[in-house]
Amino acid sequence: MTVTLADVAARARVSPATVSRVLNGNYPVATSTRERVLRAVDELDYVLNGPASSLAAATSDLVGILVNDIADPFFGILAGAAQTAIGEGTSGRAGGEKLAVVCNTGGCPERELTYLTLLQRQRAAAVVLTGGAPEDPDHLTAMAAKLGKLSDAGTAVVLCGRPPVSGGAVTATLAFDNRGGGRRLTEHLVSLGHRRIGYVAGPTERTTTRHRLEGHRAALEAARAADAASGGAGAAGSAPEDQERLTIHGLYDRRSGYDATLELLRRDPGLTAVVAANDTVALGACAALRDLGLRIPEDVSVAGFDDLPFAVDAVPALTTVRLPLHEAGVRAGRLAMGREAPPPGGIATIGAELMARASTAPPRKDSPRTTIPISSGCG
Amino acid sequence: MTVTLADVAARARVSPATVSRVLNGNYPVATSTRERVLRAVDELDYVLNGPASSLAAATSDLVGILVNDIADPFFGILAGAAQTAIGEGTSGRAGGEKLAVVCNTGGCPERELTYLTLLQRQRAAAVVLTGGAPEDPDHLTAMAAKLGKLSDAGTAVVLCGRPPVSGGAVTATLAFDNRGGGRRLTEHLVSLGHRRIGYVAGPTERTTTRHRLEGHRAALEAARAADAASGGAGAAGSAPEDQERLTIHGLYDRRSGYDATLELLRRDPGLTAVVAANDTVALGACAALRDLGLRIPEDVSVAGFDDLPFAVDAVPALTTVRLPLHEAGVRAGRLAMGREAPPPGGIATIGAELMARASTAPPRKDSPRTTIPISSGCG
DNA sequence: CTGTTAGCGCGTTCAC
DNA sequence: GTGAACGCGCTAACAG
Repeated sequence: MTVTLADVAARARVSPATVSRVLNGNYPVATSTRERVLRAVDELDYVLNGPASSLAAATSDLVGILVNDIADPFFGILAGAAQTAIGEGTSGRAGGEKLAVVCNTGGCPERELTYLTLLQRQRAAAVVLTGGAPEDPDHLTAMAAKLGKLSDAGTAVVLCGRPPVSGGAVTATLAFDNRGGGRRLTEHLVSLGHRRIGYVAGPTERTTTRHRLEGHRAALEAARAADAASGGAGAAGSAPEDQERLTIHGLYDRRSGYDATLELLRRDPGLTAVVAANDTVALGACAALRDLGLRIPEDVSVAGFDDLPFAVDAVPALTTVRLPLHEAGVRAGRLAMGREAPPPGGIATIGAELMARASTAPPRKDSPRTTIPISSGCG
Repeated sequence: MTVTLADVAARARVSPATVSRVLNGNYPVATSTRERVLRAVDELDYVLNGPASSLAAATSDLVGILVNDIADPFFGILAGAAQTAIGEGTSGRAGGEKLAVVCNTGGCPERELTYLTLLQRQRAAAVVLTGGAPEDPDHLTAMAAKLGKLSDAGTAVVLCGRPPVSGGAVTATLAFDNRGGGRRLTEHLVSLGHRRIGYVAGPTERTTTRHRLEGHRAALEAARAADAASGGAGAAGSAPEDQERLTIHGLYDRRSGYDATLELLRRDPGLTAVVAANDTVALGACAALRDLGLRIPEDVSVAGFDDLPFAVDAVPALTTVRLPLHEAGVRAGRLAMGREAPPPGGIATIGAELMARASTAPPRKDSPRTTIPISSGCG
């Protein structure tokens, strides 16, 4: 029923080994022989048996790319770039082709491990982990162990947009400078004159969330110190207690931005700016402000993170922090394929660039609001 | 070095066959024996060898989900839903777990076939093809043949958001009513009084593009007929020649919407509405109009398609056509796993619902513009 | 450059 | 309910 390598060999009047060599192209074969074999392959419409060849070779051409949320363009761009970089190795017919494949963990630690096990089971050639990692200690050790085993089994492990793992059994790590980006973003707001700034953070126990928030707080802290030194006016709102009160955690989605912004303004109607964990959340924040009848940036400034394609199309255009997602994805793919040398120390930090746009401006000069308008409702 | 089934068997003092039976859970095994085996598995930290088991069983637990553009939330939502539905079969430890995996074709026919071959090679349990299909005749036959072979090899083939394939060797087809949705959308504009409507279409030779455009044209044609019957005023702009002139093809991205809108207004400064191939393109169209100093919807109405999450956050909120992406993805996943009966005839059409929002309104009553404002520049 | 020979690790008959 | 043997289809040494 199903055509095997032996059938092709018989038709081409060569040995199975020769057919294998032609198909894998990793061994010298006479041109005439190769042509004969390829013709037989076409005539018989032969398709290599992946499992059999993986079994014999003790490695497969599967490459897994793990993402936290496949519906989020942040991961789509990263994964697409990596997948392209991985696929573009050898041209022509499907030989030497890697099967680059993306797995959606939903940010769930268990699913992350499950996928890794599944990939390990398939003897994957490489694994690329993207985006922020859960910070639960147990999960961290479990991950370090799992990555170590993958490494031992010959699977290349690349981290992209994810902080280094302690174990270190990793081929390469491409970390985003989330802390620096977060800091520069809030410094920008501070320099515009903002002091009462609300922060809509991502899920707790996620590295990305923590790092961006830390950058934000560092900038506020610096501003407070500077304000105090220079006479103290306007320092209200950046005291540590306030920072805690003006931070709300939620998912990385628009809903979270919407709800949290409403709540932030309830807690402090005098807020002059809202910083969101990412652009999608920022969009939700904008929607909430509009529904409250507040103008952006005249009444409240808004900023995001990532600089996804839609950020520039927001109205007003969103101030955010640009992460070179495409470039990072490509590099991760090449690293996974061993087509690029790992950075010194195995770790590279990728810069985050402030994109100041129209959604941020100096705060209103007049006295701060003490009440907020009636909501006009929205979901 | 690597732990095998035999090692586990030895440790548990049973035969390899018994271990296999425990792991696959498809055969009666005494409880005490099972526990002993499972303990040995844990102690040895054994991971099944996927290729070996696929080879022996002549089937694998890999399920491929093909998407045209992984960076587009349209596909992200679809794929995420399908992946979840596929994964949630069996709980607990990774046994019976399917490895649902998404492959990014970039809408490129060759890569589509390559991925299918790669999946065929892996003896994938199922394949889900999502979104519009290329319409090149050669590719169509090649696809039909390839899907036929996959089917023959026992791979379930499910189409989701993609029109039925002629060959018919497909487990189930979930088609979106793109034509109906497109028609209702333009009917909405017509009923508001629009007659000079620009259309920013997707890539040519793509089913989705064609169907949405056909719906649009059908609505315009109907309007023209009605106008003619009722006295004829205002029918300008919907004559077939004009329709051709007022249609511009491009990619499904914001850039395309931006550029095409500029060009459309150059061709007909009196345009009162722009319909975009999807929401992302519509966002680009909005940006172009804003940069031209035109107001939405007062000067020009804009509409999209898909109702992606950001559509409601656009300013003004985008009129669009809602496709139940999540539901469709879940259903596709269940169909692929044989966990749901295929619809009668194997084909189900999924409805598309008009979402009339603030980006569309009646056209201005005063005389049509004949020139357009100076562009303020943008990218 | 090409053929021959052994397994790769597991699922699946069969017997018991 | 359990064990023994065989073979899935291919690649990787070796020879030649």
